[in-house]
Amino acid sequence: MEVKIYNTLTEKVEEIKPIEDNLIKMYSCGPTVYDFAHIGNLRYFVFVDLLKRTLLKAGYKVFQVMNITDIDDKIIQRANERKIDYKELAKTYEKYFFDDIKKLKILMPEKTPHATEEIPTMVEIISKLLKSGIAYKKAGSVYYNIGKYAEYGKLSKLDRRELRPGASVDIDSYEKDNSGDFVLWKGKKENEPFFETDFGVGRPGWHIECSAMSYRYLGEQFDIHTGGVDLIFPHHENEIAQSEMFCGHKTVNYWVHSEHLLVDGKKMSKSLGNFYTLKDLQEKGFPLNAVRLLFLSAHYKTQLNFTIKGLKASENTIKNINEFIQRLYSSGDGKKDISESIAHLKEEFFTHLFNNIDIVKSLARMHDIVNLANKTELDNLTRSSKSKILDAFKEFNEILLVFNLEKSEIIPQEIRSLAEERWNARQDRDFERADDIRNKLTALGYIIEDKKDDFIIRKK
RNA sequence: GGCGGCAUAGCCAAGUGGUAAGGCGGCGGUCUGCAAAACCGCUAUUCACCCGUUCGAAUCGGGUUGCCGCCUCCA
Repeated sequence: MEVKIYNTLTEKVEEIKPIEDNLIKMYSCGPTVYDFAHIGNLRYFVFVDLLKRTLLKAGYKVFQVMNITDIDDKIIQRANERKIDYKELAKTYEKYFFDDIKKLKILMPEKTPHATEEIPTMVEIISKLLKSGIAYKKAGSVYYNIGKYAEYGKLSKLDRRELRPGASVDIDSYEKDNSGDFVLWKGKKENEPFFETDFGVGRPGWHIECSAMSYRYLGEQFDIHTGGVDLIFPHHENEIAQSEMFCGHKTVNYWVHSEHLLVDGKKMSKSLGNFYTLKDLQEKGFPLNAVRLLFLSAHYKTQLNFTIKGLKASENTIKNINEFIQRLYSSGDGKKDISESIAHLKEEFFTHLFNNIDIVKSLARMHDIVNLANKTELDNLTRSSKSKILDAFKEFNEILLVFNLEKSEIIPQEIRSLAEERWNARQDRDFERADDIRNKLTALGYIIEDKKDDFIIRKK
């Protein structure tokens, strides 16, 4: 099955054609581990997971590399503030990061290299760029001369915009030849960790680590590179400049960027009080699968407006689907066969998914299945129709991972007896007693639904 | 200031020239001893606003307003 995706480089939706027949090599920009991930970060990682699972579903093998940036200005600064080693700080937050990833059921990348462990590859790239005159040394640092790379700006379409002079000032800018040049290697400073290399003592610039890791683990050319939209410029632009001048050719076929998340219509910020981590949402009592579904339920190219109300809606959606599945299990068999419609809707779910991850439409088709089944009435459906529905949801859930599709466990005997006692009381029209027992069962976490000649016990 | 994106019901969100998907919530009804669940009906005669193109516009063009992002280390 072919998958189409929007390529930032060409500004078009393109069919993904892997370099190696069935294998997709993907590099995903990972976290800088200096603090807890916020829900904006996590939306991106859920999107990457969705993309990966979609590719897997389409029949590809995926080899994914995700960097862990464990050395950078913020890490060093914070470690110094706390008077701890920067490595310790990075390790702490890396652990929290992977905890969050697991909680949101995000697939682990095949490889998660650390910047501090990839210095030799960075040195190899920087050395070559120095040798070929694309990079230059200045005041202990090494810079990339963007004037040497004719295609600089092709990803972010720099030719279409005008940089605002002095919009922001790089602390090192006075040392550079051109204001657009960026640092490959930062010369050693006081109270900063450093590495010794042929071209000087210091630490890596930000962009070089991704060029190094993708080169080392995915080779000179790979299929997909993902990141948040904010990384298009300068990070990915600079990465292209480094990698392409090092390798001598194009290195990434599809650049994929996900949009940001807003909270209550505004950019998330601590000062606005709309800043959330996963832990914050858990403490508010929201289940993690509701968070995952909410992140999944908007297209990755649009800004997702996160609201508590919306999260509650996602939670309800999950509850409704789960209950639908349980009713499906406990329904009787009938004669209405809707297998064909189910097959059709299931196919559309994936058609939309494979078309630039158009999951919003996929979810609409999923709900169509529920509506169709409910309208036909579950007791009227043939056994095979119902198993088709269940199979469809199992397939959807391989991507979504938010529903509980298992038949809920057997009701304990004491609960069963109580329920039967109530039913008998009800048959005797002793409603007071019946309601009493029902309240008791509710308190125990079970819901009774009366049917014509029977009743259903559901676990809440 | 430059570049780009967005504006659709109470909330979230599809729709990209042919007469407004889907979800959540709400309201009324059927069913029920009462519930629950389900079903039926209602919940945008209209897509921020103003012009224009067209037989026909939420969709295309121009303008206005508002929001968001990027403009050198933020997913």
